[in-house]
Amino acid sequence: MSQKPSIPKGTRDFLPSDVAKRSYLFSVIRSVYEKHGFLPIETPSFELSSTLMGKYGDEGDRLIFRILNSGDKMKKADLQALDAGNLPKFASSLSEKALRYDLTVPFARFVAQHQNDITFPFKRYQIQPVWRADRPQHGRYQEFYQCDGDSIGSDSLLNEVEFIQIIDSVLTQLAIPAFTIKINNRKILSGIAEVCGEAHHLIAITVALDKMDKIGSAGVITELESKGLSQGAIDKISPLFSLKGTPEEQLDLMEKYLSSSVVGLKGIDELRYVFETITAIGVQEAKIEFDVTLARGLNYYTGAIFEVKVDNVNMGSICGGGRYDDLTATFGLSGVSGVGISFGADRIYDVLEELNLFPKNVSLSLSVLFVNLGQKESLVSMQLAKELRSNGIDCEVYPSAVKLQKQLKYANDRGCAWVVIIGEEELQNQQLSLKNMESGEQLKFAITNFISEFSKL
RNA sequence: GAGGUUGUAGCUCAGUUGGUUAGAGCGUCGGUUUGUGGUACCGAAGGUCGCGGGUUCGAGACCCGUCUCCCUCCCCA
Repeated sequence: MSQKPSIPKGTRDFLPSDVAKRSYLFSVIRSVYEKHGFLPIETPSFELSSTLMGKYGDEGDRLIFRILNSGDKMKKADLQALDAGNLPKFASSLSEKALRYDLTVPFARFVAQHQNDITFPFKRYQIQPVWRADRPQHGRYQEFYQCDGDSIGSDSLLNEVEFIQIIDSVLTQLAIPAFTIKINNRKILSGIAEVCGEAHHLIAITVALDKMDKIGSAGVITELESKGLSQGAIDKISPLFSLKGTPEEQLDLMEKYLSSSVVGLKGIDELRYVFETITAIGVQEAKIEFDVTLARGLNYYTGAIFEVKVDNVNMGSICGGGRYDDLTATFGLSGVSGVGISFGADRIYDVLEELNLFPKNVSLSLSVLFVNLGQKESLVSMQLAKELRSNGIDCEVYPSAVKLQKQLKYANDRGCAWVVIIGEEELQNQQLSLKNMESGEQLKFAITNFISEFSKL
């Protein structure tokens, strides 16, 4: 025996039944995007390292899969940097390409590069795999699909509202029983940092606040202390831990809290508009919350931020996103604001599986199998199969004339509804036997009118 | 990147204080008189016990290393 076959950690094979369920999931997401007028694009699996590096913060950079240079390009290795102990520089000299880490940054590159070929506001969706050198865990893979939708070139808050609608539609259609869309605004977080006189600690504050539901208020305070925030600043922040009431009430409270911060108040205004608008339009199943402790790590967000969680299921967020004001600037196109979301297809899949929400009919089955009992017989089968297919019925002819028993077992395993038997006897009478695999009943038809008779069944 | 945990047939797992040819169920394949599946009965194939080293007369069991699985943190979909 050879070595036991295996695949890299954090990756998976998909069996036919898995693929059927995955395509169902993708088709729901795709159809919702298309209903909202989004256009599909695709970008390469790998990008130039320079496109990706530095866009996701230090943590993100660490998780980017880098592609080793091949052939002569290996000679570009910076051995001096190696000798000097400068491993990052040495690594960069060895690798000029990297697997994409998400779909947003490649999209920003795409927009800047094709700015003359697209009409703004440009709304695109993109369903492709991304790769992260993360440690695999529950709901966490090294290769997984994101289903992004972004609207770029419009700073209207109606875009934010539309994304809430899209999330609501997708998850409602997938029959997820209870889910919550959490919303916050980066400007509010900036305002908080300003109000407590710790504007330079913005990142530390947001990261700490983000852990609220995990480590509790005491944990957040400890974290803030360890980041060197003054006691006065911490006292100023702690009232935020216990914000209560409807989103509107919370926003009112926050408005007072942020009264001295221009940015903060702008954030409040934006969110208030989004909440009012979506309330006026109405949603299907989504619960929408304002959550000041929602931060999100990605450095490029500047306005609204979203995160979606399924209630009562142990799974990280299944969708996230937000507004980024100038992401395309690093690619030479400035003054263009965008907002987008990303569904984590694999996490949603796991949730649907856990809650048993996949529709029964997504499994792949075969309508008709023609049993093969010899050369002359199978020729007739092939002709009939061709006709059936042109009538929109899926069918196949068993490739070899093995024992009937085995062929029926095959039909059974394939979930076949009907089996057509044409043997010597049938051929002589110009007939065929049609077996119903569920009831076991068998009918006889003349070969010549089988097609028309079958479509009546 | 830090910590914990797991690793025996394709899958799910047994394997007693280290002791002969490592077991079961499911699945797979074959058969139960040659053209009738899903049930039943009979039978077979399939494992250098994750990999490498060590302790021992003897290791699937003990020790070290390594990889992997799953989990927590970090971060995130």
